[in-house]
Amino acid sequence: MTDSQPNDPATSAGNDLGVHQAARLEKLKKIEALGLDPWGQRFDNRLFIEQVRGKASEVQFRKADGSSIPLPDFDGGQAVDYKAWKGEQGAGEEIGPEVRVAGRIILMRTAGKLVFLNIRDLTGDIQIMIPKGHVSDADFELTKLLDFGDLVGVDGRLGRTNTGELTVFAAKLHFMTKTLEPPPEKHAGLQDPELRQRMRYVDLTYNPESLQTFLKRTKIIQSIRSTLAKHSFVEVEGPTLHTIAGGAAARPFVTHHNALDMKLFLRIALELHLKRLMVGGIERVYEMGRVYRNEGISPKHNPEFTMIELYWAYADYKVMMDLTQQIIVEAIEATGQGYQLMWGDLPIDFTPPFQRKTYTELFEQHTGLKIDDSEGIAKLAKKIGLDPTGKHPDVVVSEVFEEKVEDSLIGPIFVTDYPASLCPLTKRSSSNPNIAERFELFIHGMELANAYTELNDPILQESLFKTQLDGMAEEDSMAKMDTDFIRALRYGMPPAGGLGIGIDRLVMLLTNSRSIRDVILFPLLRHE
RNA sequence: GAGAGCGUAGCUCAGUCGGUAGAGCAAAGGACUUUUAAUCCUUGGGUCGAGGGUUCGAGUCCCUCCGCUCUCACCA
Repeated sequence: MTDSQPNDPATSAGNDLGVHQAARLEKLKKIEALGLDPWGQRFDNRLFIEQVRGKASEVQFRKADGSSIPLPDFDGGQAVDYKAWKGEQGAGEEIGPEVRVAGRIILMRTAGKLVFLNIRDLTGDIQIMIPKGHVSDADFELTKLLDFGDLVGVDGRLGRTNTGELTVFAAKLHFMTKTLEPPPEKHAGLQDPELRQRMRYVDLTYNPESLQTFLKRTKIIQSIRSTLAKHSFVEVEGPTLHTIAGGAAARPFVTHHNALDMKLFLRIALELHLKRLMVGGIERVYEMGRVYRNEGISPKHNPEFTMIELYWAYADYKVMMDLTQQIIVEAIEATGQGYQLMWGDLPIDFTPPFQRKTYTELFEQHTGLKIDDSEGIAKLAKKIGLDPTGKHPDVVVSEVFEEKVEDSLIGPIFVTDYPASLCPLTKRSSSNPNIAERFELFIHGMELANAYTELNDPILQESLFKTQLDGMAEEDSMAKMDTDFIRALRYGMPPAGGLGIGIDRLVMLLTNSRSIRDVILFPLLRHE
């Protein structure tokens, strides 16, 4: 491997990948032989390709009399005959700014003693033309050692080729990084969903829509933070290792601290620590972060996912509703999209205000039954394949609601005012004790946000905790009574509205991604 | 966890009724000074996911296992 064999690497390699790798290693050695560093160096003052494209108007035609005229609009997408246009202008030459760019070679063509590269950076693609004679002989030698995927830097003049394509006419090449693996197919990119997730680095480079999705995700998250900053929210970081996995009904991941010989759980929710901070006087508090639930995997579920929870002192669930709408609307604006989005083939209209309907209203509208008609509801439950026997009538209502109503909610729609018995940990409406001050936001059957007027009565909270734990089977009851949380409430948590939003699902909706795995950079996969 | 589907060259994909493994891109060699997925000529590249079985003969049929995708369940 170290001494260079006289025979062709193609014949000495055992398989095709070996051939690709051997060819690239061979070129790497030749680059070193030219006295160049195949792994590149610091490269100051380069422009992003987007910035270079912004200089397109500086490319002009200077006539013989010294006056400069702008070029016709070449960027309509169609190739044009720039050569003919130049011919009509008479004597003169094209002028353009000197630029420095760097990026990955995604396309490469040679036409005799001309080499065309298309390079890509974070912001876009641009064509590079390298004519023999315009660069040093060593640089032109180097073009023969370039492979798809290599990183190069270029100094050159911005101009246009005969077809009007904006192009950097290279004066100097700077080799940046050799790639030792071949890129995916150059038209189709990387298609295999498993490979796209496992090798996200390849996916991001060669599937621009994948990169755009993740860049949008970042913009959405930045937008949420900025919306909350407008309302004077304080962002905090709670612990991810919990001694008691509380705040939601989900199975936690279990881990262990060696030095303390202590069983620990990865957090399943952010709620209980944020509420402690409310007691501590951080009146508007939120955390956006990862939670871990030891549950199944589906297009809507990943074992670790990102959620935001926030608590607003002296507010209630109605304030949360306004805030939820503002967060989503501003996030859409931040992605540069209009309010009319597509979700697969289905449209979603995010034009505010979002619909608001009560749970009871929706239930009666979709089932044609009164919500207190237990017998009728039990009959309907049986008809749609549910088993209502022995269940509390409110539980049957909830199951029927999930079956008959939720999936048909196109939304965005706020479902408000849940039956109190379904949400024991929520504050009751002061005007009607059978109603819990809660809403959920649904979009195309997907639950996107969940909010409450929070219960801050420690005595009631404790007794409800106990009731809830009593009702749980042993293996489901991973959680224990969080006595410290109750103690915190006893020190006084202000009345407050609380809100949780599934960030991954929001990103799915705003990027038209049908799977959560398309909006999580590195979703959980089995061992390769 | 249950059911269905898929796995063929580095990548994207064909592969008929069970009869010697195919294409495009990529790679190697060559031609070309304005190409746009450049084009043209030549060449090499396969443990058909793994293992077992049926058969004269298996990419193809059967079984087991591994991985992925979809649907359902748990869940957000």
